[in-house]
Order: sequence, then C-alpha cells, then structure tokens
Amino acid sequence: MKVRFAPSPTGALHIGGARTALYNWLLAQGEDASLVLRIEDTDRERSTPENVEQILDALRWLELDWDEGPLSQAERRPEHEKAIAALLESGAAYEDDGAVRLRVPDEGETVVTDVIRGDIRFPHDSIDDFVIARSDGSPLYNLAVAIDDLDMGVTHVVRGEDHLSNTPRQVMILKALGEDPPVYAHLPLLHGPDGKKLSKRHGAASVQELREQGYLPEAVRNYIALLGTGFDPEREFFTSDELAERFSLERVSKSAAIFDADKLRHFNGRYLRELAPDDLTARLEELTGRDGLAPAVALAQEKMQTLTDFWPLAAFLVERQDMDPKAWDKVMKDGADQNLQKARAALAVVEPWGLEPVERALRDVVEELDVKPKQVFQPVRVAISGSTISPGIFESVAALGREETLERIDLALERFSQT
RNA sequence: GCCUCCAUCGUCUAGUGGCCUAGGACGCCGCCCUCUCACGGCGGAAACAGGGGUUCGACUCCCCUUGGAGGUACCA
Repeated sequence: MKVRFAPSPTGALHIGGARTALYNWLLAQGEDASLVLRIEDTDRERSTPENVEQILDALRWLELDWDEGPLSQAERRPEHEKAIAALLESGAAYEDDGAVRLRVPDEGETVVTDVIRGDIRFPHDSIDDFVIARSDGSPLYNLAVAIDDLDMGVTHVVRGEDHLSNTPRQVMILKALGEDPPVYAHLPLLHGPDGKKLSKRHGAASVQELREQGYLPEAVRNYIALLGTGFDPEREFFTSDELAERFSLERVSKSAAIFDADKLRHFNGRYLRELAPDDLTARLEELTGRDGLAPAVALAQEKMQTLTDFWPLAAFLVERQDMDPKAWDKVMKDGADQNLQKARAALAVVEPWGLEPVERALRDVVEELDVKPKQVFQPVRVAISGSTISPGIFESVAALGREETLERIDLALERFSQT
C-alpha cells in the first residue's frame, strides 16, 4: 500500500488538511505501507516557499512524518507534458484555442469506486471536454494529479470529499492512457460551528493557531482522529500506535463533521495533566522564554487545560502582578482587612516554613476568628496573587516564601488605608 | 441551473434487520467534593429529518420529499 498527502500550499495547514494527513499517516504505519508527501504547487501564484514551509512546519509539529518527499508537482512538468503529448497523439485529447482538452464522449458514464462511498456514477453528458493543459502548455491540476499518482505508484488516494467531483476526470485521463485508476477514498469534510466548510473565518481552524493557543500536538492528533470515525465504542483516548492499529478506511463516516473547540480543550486538559512535570515545564519555558518555572508549574498543572492557561494562573508565583480591581472589590470587604491582619501575624511566626505548617497556621486563624474558611483564604489569595483565581492557597503561600508573602499582604493592607 | 455526496442527542460518534424503552464522549443542568478556579464523583435533560414501501420485524434495506454540503475555471 502506498498513500500520499498532497496539499496545495495556500498558507496555513487547516485542521481538515491535518486530519487528511493523519489518516494517510495512520494507513502508512502498516506493514509494507508508505506515505509520499507531494506539494501541489502548479499554481505559481500562491505557491510560495513560505507557504510550503508552513505546511511542513505543521506536519512536523504534529509529528506526522513521511517516507518520500516533499516532492514538487511543478518540477514534474516534463512527465506531465509527456502524458499530454501521448493523449494528443492517440486522439484522446485535442487542441482548442491553444489549450488541450480531453475528449469526453456524450454517451455513457464514468464510475468512481470509492472505499467509503461505494460506486459513484457520473454521466458523461454532465462533463464537458475539460482542459488538461493551458495555452502556454502548462499542465492543469486534474492531469498532474492523475499522472503523479500513477508514476509514483500510489495505490490508495485518500483525500477530502471536495475532490470527489474531479475524480471522474482523473479516471478518464488514466483510462485514456490505458492505465488503471488507484483505489479512492474520499473523506467527509470538516465544517466550522456554523455548519459551513471550514475556512479562515473560523478562528483556530489552522494547526498553527492551535499551537499558538497552547494545544499539545498529541491531543490535537487524538482529537482530529475522532472527527470522522470511532476507534472503539468504549474509549476515545488513544496513542498513535493504537489509532494506527484500529484505523479502517471502510469504517470512516460519510457525513461531514463539525470541529468542536470545547471538546478539543477537554482532550488537551487530559493530556496536559498526564504530562510529566519536567516535560510540561520544558514546554512552558520554551513558550514563555523564561527559566525557573518548575515550582509554579507544579502548582498550576492540575488546573490548566492549555499551555496558555499557565501564565494568567501562575504568573504571580514568578513575579508580582497588578491588583485586579474587580477581585479586590469582590473579596476585600466584611472584615477582610481584620482577617488579613490576623493571617499576616500567624504567617509571620510559622516555624518551620512549609506547606503543612502554613496550612495549620491559616486554619487556626479561621478557628480563632470563628469565620468561614473562605473569609480568610480569599483575602490572602487576592493579596498575594491579585486575583480571585489561583492554585491552592497553602501551596501558593508556601511556594512564595515568607518574606514575599508578608510583603504582598502588607501592600494589600496599605491599600485598605488608602481607600 | 446542472452534477455528486450526505442525513442517530446542540456537537463528535456507537449501532451493519430482532441484543435499542438507541450506548459513550464533549457541552449543558442539578448534587457532592471544596479555600477560588479547575479536576474528580453521582444524577439528569437531550437524537434515529418527514412520508411511502420491503419484511413476521426496521435506526439499520429501497424510493420520494425536505434539509445540508461539495463541485461545476486555461485554481488546486
């Protein structure tokens, strides 16, 4: 089995394209199977080196490797011209205004055999004699694809359903050349939340955007694999090997799927929490360009869904943050200043400084004042973090250290007297 | 317009004629846990588009309608 992924370099790799790449990759993991990456760059206008690099970048990030390529379709022009000449010679094609058209009989039909959809019949009277070469001699997409897949020995063409309508044309070219078409499998399209074909309008529709938003490649891979088929009625989390073992083209769904960012987020959270702390720390330090994040990561990991959740949640552990006025107004009332005062006094004499002693000291304050726990803990939280949201309060105070904690509480107490 | 594809909870899916008073997951609602936010646990609402057939029996097979999508370039 030989499959291929043949993106046209129009910019960022869409998750639809990523899913197509993944399914091909899964197929290529089997015995005697390989994947060829071919860039469909015959449209010079949009085929820039930058665009090509974007596609490769996205594939590498997703850890989808290939066995052959990347090949440039444009560079195969001599082979394409050879095929055009042969078609002209046999009379299967003819010149028209300088361009070359394939002769399509008025009668009959061309049948496309698709693994996912079965036989699909296209009546010839609905297909015109289509152009296979421009008047300047350059080959067109349908010809280039058919010839490339043939020459490269591609056995299974697995691509998006948007290519289905073009398939009979490719089959006709192959047959005119006396060749057998490959096996086809047209995957259902991926739609945005509005049910329309995925486009740049649908934020987070590209792999690079997902990356920037703090998603993990392994989570993205797992999630997009699920858009189009079930791998096991009992579970949804799989390693790539497990996905490859269970994947079957025959079982791929026929209907379009809508990309659900919420579910991806959930998947990402699951993967994130299972990451080794060192691993997560390394990824975050690369993302933020900072060092020494390990202590903060240890506290924040269980509350993160994406990598970008880290900074808002744990920045206060790394450096002082501005006070969020809303957080202040919400918490610093009803005797909060008195409670904070008591908490400060207790923390000032905790010995030795550590998680257990800090917790005991703060809980003792709660008991002594006979108030609800949150009446002490929330003011402390806001004082040290500037926010009502943070990792566990005892862990946070312990990690911050006595000196820094007391200074921040003092700043908060000053703020009381200023207002 | 013409051609083609598709149709199970809001979403992703399981279901391949009786196992279905339709299962799971995300999301949503309620409760629990609880120092906030998450996580986690428990429970709940939520679907076979409609109409004809076929069959002893249809979510599953066929047809029509409706709805959605893709294509229809000297783009890919």
